[in-house]
Amino acid sequence: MGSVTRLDGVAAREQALDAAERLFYARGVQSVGMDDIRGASGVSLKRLYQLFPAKDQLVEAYLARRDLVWRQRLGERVDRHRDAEERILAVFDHLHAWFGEPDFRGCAWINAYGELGATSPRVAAQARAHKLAFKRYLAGLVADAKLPPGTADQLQLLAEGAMVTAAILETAEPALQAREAAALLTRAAR
Amino acid sequence: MGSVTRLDGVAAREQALDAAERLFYARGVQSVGMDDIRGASGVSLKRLYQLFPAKDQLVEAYLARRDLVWRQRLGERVDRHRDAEERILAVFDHLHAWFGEPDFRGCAWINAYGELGATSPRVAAQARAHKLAFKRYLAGLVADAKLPPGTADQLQLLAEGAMVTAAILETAEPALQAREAAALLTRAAR
DNA sequence: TTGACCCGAGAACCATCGTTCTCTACGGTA
DNA sequence: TACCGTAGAGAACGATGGTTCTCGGGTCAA
Repeated sequence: MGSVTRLDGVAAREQALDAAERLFYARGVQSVGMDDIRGASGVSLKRLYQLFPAKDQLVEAYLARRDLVWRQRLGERVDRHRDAEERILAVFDHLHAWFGEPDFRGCAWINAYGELGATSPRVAAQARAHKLAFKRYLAGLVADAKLPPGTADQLQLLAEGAMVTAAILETAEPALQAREAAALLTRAAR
Repeated sequence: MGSVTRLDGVAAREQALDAAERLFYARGVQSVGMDDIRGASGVSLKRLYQLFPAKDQLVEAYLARRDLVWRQRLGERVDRHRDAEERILAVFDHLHAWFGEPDFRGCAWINAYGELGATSPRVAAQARAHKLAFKRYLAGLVADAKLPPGTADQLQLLAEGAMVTAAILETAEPALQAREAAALLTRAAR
């Protein structure tokens, strides 16, 4: 029946996105071919192109799904704390844990923007949307802590800077430096 | 009796690098072909491959030369000031001016790293070298201002964060936010 | 002048890759 | 059983791009 096919379609879509995320994040978008995705996911090329009419759209879907997961994980880490100030610092603890993961290769959206931002409006839009969502989330934490709104922007700069520096220098330390700076900034703004 | 079209090796190299810088920075490395470089520079393919045996090495040379120019420009801006504190803030004024340039497309090394860091050791090494040189420069400014050494790392995070945020959100504002944060941090660390 | 040499223009070569097509097999259905 | 729609494997196609080669013309030393 239609329901069976549809379930298969959903499962195939998830498998395809799993493989896309693993490969795109590890090697970059342009050095991964659709055939690599097929090999890693077990989803046939025909099915892949039914689900995502062009590679562009697979990339878009990869970034969109990763955005949801990334922000959810961040939220879970922050929600372990009740104190508004601690919740802000937990963002940087989360970064530190992330940077230490063995397959950490920087921020997927910064990387994708560097690779395709100039040529793919879809990718540029995903990067913008993700960073704006992150900014909104920080703004909420900052408002809860009754700090001036501009502090959220400053915290975001620290976080973004930590991501790129950790990736390029291959060390998790920037998360700790950013956390220290965030503590000073929130204290200074109070 | 040099005809206009014939160039010595040094001039050809400069022209090739000029074109490479313009195109690679604007469109990304992988979407620019060697033939594009030839068309934009007027340097024949044969000559290009004599000067740079592979595209990889042209990319490396592009990043290496840009590193020198970028840091020299930054230094010139900073050297307009004598007060140690002002010299630190001038870094962020420089970023603001840079972000406002019409062809600004983010940090060339962050972009190149996102695009090729996973597959090209040469590019990864260039990005690392550039960021370490920037870090050393900031450390010098911080030492001159008699601030604790860790402040330099924090300032770098602000600067890197401003670069990626300005690129993705297409606004120069992050430079001002970073400057404000830098002022607070240096004051707090004193 | 001549002939060895070098250069640029562009074709050629070869691999890769996004995308589509063909062909065969199979599962459900009357 | 006979039919039909669909799926998957993989070939095919067309474009692109890195790299090399050919060719014709100009340059320079002797």
